Amino acid sequence: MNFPEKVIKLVSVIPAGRILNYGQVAILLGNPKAARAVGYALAALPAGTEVPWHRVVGKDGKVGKVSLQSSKYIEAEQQRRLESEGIIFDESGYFPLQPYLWQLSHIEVQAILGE
DNA sequence: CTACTGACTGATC
DNA sequence: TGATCAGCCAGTA
Repeated sequence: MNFPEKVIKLVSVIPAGRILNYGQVAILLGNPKAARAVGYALAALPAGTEVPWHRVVGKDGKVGKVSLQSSKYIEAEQQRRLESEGIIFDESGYFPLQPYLWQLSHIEVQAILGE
């Protein structure tokens, strides 16, 4: 299974109100250093996708931290969607990652990916 | 195969 | 606290 497919599959099953950061997704997929690749996979998603990509954020609970050349509107849109799921941002655009972080084992991930 | 790029991170300054 | 630099991986030319 291609890396992007794994990313999409995992992100697709993130419960509402739950969050995962890029690094975490990379770890769950077996490549702790592949955070950038995760971002690349999400960037390839079509505009009207059903995948809850907004539930994947930067490591400190910050959206649209770096990069974001082609998708300057994503930051505001992502934050808006997260707030609609009950996540509260502070004035700086951050939110506590821990309380929302989706805890799941590598075994569960394998089950999700069907491996 | 090499070079460049990017929804990332962590260390440094 | 905030800006920079340097490694990371996968995809594309």
